[in-house]
Amino acid sequence: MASSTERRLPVMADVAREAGVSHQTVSRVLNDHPNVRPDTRARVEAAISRLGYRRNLVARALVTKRSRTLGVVSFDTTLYGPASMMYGIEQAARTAGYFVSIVSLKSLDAANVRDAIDYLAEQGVDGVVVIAPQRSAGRALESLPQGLPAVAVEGSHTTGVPEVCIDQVEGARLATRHLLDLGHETVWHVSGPADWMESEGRIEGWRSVLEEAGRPVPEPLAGDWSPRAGYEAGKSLAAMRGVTAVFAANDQMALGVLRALTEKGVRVPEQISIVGFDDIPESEFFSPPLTTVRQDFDVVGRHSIELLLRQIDAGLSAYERLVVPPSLVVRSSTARVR
Amino acid sequence: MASSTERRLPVMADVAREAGVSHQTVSRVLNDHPNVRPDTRARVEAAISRLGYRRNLVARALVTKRSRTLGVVSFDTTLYGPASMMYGIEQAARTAGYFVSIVSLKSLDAANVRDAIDYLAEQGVDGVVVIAPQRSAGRALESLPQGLPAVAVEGSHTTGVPEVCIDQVEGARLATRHLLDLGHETVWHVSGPADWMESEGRIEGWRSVLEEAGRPVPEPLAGDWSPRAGYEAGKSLAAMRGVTAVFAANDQMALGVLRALTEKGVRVPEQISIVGFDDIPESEFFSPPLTTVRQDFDVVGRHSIELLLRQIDAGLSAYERLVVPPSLVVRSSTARVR
DNA sequence: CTGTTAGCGCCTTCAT
DNA sequence: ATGAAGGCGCTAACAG
Repeated sequence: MASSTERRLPVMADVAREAGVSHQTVSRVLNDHPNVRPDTRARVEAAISRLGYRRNLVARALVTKRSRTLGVVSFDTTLYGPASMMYGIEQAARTAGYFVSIVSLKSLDAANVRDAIDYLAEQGVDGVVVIAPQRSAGRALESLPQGLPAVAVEGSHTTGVPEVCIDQVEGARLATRHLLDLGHETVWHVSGPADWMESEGRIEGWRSVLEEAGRPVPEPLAGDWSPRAGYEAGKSLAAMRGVTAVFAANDQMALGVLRALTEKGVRVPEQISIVGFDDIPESEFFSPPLTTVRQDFDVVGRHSIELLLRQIDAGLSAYERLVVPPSLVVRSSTARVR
Repeated sequence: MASSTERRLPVMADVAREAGVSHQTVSRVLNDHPNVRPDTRARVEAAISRLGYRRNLVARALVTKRSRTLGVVSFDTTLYGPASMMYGIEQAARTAGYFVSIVSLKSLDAANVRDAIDYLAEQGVDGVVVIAPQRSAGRALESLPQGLPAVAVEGSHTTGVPEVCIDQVEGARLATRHLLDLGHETVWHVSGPADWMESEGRIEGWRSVLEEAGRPVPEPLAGDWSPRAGYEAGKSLAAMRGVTAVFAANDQMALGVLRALTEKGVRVPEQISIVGFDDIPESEFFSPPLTTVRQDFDVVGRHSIELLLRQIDAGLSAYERLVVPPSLVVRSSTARVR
């Protein structure tokens, strides 16, 4: 019900009239242009606050061809990892004066990711960060809209797109070596879902340490990151003989394993040691507190924005790859083998 | 290094030339206008894909005064609750054809929230969802930029802004009544931080059930949502006499309590029963699996978008309040009092 | 230091 | 069914 009394929002010209200057001068004040006399600036500022004027960034973007908005495409941001990255990215972007538009996908197949990126490109984002932990997502990065700066997080380092990732292999090596150092003959692994970069990296790291030490490499138990998958794996593990050490590909699955073992009366760490991955806030308070691999998602977020802004500002995208090292957090779920 | 060979992105006029029509016709095709002959449409579509044309939503927004972008202001989206709401909101918005720009605040004081909203308003969002679980955030809603549609989630229902929230009081009543029904004389409470709507609602619900049943009301132990706070509270609880039932204001604190009790050799639920709040994915696999109150964040997200779009489309903002009922999930951390 | 002029790429209105 | 003209609110380039 648009009534004729409805007042439209003030625009620059209104401020100009109110302050008795040209709209250009208002623009200069707003953009901190040096060449404005202090008293003119004061008059304009007074007019702005008197009118409650707010500038229209859409119009500005149209002419500058810069929206100062970045796009982020991510998988299910309900999970701790993606949520933490998102947070780090948003903080870093805002600090740099950028907005963040997000798209959270339920599935990272190439078509979905491509659509999301196209969608963001139409909206005029200045660049995109794609959290692409699955191979399928990586494929979407091979055909970016022309001229769109992009950064991949946890990408497959095969796309030519600059990327930042956590050293999954090293993380898994830390975990596995820790267990071997405690005297365990070998280490069982509950893996993440196939097709995920993290899953593959963690399997690789785990396997490499065992092989280097000349230890038997058990078949990994396939999980899907969920506590339930860990629980099912834990039940299998409890039924097997000779298991003394388990490396779960994330903390939630480690929790499931822990639960299953507890149910079966297997004591942790006395009978079986467990290491997780992620260091979610809860893991310190599991029973027993979980030894795990800490990933600094914040740093990843900050780095990805850095790489992206460098492309945007320089207008070029030399391939660059930033690897963030993980660290082992030893708590009480691991112990010397008896 | 802008070279002269750099090709600019194709615009509508380029497509028009390529297809041998006016740019207006291209616009009609893009907007599914009915009055376009099928073969003209086909020619235009061919030209679009040949040129790899992508429309410029910024220019469109300038003239339509609609950006088809919604803003969301939230507190630390690393937490399960906010992250889940965000996810629900983004899904619902995208389904409705809207983008989502986010701002995650480290602190919800009124000035921060106001800045965030102003920031989004300048960017031209069509409306904002403010996840405002603290009183301080609510205050920022009292002075919205004129004409900006808004919805509060978990607001303080004192602002006149339409809102959707979960019935915290009822959730706490469910938890407390469950414990009394199991024969417990009274229930201790580990609360959330002061100034949070959720904290207050949960305290109120817990207290009201105890009072209605004529039971003693112990002083709540003040927490801050973190597992560590629960852990500290748990240590206190373990040292007290006569404690048989505890209601923690969220699952993470319940985990901390559980951990402290386990350390002190207090058995759950045999000696002390515990109920949490949130039903995070992990809680089913705590030891013991946690009885808790489930909140459907997805539904909250969807409802908030519904309310917002209704305002945007209708151009009016009648105060409306949607309350989502929580439900009790009984698992193994609660038992009959001995 | 300040004002004027000319678009940015698109949609709306009116004409054909 | 299609085209032409005009303008959304702003900034860039040039005058003065």
